[in-house]
Amino acid sequence: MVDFSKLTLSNKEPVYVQIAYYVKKQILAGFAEPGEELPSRRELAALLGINPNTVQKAYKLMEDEGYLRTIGNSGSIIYTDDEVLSSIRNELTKGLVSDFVIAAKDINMTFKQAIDLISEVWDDI
Amino acid sequence: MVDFSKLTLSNKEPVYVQIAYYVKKQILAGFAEPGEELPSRRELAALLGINPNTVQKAYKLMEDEGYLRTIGNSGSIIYTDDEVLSSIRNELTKGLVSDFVIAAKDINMTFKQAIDLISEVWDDI
Amino acid sequence: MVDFSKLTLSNKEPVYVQIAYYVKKQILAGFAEPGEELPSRRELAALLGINPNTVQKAYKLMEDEGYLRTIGNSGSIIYTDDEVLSSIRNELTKGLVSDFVIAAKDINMTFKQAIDLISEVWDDI
Amino acid sequence: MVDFSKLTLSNKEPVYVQIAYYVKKQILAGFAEPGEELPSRRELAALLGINPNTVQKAYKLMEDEGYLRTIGNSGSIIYTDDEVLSSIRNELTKGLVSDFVIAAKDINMTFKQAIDLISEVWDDI
DNA sequence: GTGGTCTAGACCACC
DNA sequence: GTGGTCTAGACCACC
Repeated sequence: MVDFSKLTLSNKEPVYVQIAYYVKKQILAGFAEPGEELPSRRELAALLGINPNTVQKAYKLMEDEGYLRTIGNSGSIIYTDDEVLSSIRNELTKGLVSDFVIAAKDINMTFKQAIDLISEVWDDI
Repeated sequence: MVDFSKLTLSNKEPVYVQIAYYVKKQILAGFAEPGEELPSRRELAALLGINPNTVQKAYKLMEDEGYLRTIGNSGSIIYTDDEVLSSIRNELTKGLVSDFVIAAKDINMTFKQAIDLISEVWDDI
Repeated sequence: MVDFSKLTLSNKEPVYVQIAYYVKKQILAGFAEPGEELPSRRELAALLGINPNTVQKAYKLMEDEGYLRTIGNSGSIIYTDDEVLSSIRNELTKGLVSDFVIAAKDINMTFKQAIDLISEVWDDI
Repeated sequence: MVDFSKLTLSNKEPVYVQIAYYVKKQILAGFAEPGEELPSRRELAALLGINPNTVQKAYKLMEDEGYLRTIGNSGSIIYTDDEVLSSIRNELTKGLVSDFVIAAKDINMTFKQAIDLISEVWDDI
């Protein structure tokens, strides 16, 4: 089940993008299964302390991106198939990795240093 | 030379920490060489549009961390030796790497996937 | 040039959909050429007597549908290539035709009657 | 039998015109046979949630157009003969067809395209 | 209750 | 000025 109480919003990125991003991560982490229902727009808005319109924008984005389905007035349902899943995984993964590589090069890390350090901490985290 | 005009301050972290962090990155990237002088407190404060006290706090932090020396009234000078350098490198590096590993595991990436992807984009960035 | 002064809004369909629909028709009719700039959100809102947010929603829809491009803060530009054009043409065309056929069958028109009547009035309109 | 519960009124056209139009369509579709009695003015007004005067206006229009007969206090009866039928068919048909042709030309459809598309979807609808 | 649309008005960064 | 985001609050149809 998607636990929105663990989502803390920053002011660096649009809120509706952060919500969609959070749901994507939850899907990849296996916390959101296909068929699962998200809270209603109003409910989530209350929970996050934001405006229902902003939640609506987030839900619309998720529908456009393909992993949320809204039918009539009966709530919104997580949808995933292999294609959607791999597209989400790809997007998040690519983002993470390039952010890391950019920052690593920024401080003159070498490829070997990067790999060694990741290897070093991987199992401890 | 450290170019502070490229530093944009966020409101997520204490400003003086951001300044120190920026200087550290500049040192590692080779843009700040030992012996180089940073702008005066007032000058930098004006440039960044912040209070001179905040800059003072940043300079103090950098002195405490060992890569800035202030002698009398003659301004503040970048100082690095191998020990300082490796300690900075370690700190920044560790942060980057653990942030990456945490996020990667968050979305169920495997070690192999992480390494392969980094390898894939390393030379393109 | 897209002449929005000829667009009259009804209350049967979402306003932002009507705006996008109007622009699509203008493109197909040859009144909106690629590279042409639409008015700013605020300007069009004033012209149509609606809220800028609604115009924003319309422009977003048009971007999503592929025939509008917004780069930075420099206004929004009509974009068309063969693919976009044929996709718009297809959509509008299919809609028109099926609406007509549904209505025609509703009143028990036969295929022959439909064709004969269309042929009869085609050149007079 | 004319099922008025399927009639939803818009605010784009006079309500009494919409009622008459609906009855005409029902006649052409074969749902309203000659001799069939329409509900009383008051009854239909209640059903549609409108003023009985408006229904009266609609019934008057249908009488004037020739397909409704009211004799004394014994209600209103659908009347059709070949002449009436073909006149209704003509009117509705012409409207549909010219609306379609106008819209089709609006988006630069050619006659051939129109015919081909109608032919294509005719049997599927 | 639900999703969805719209307004009025504020604020942001970018130029 | 520009595009874009967000809130507060209203209203709609559908159930």
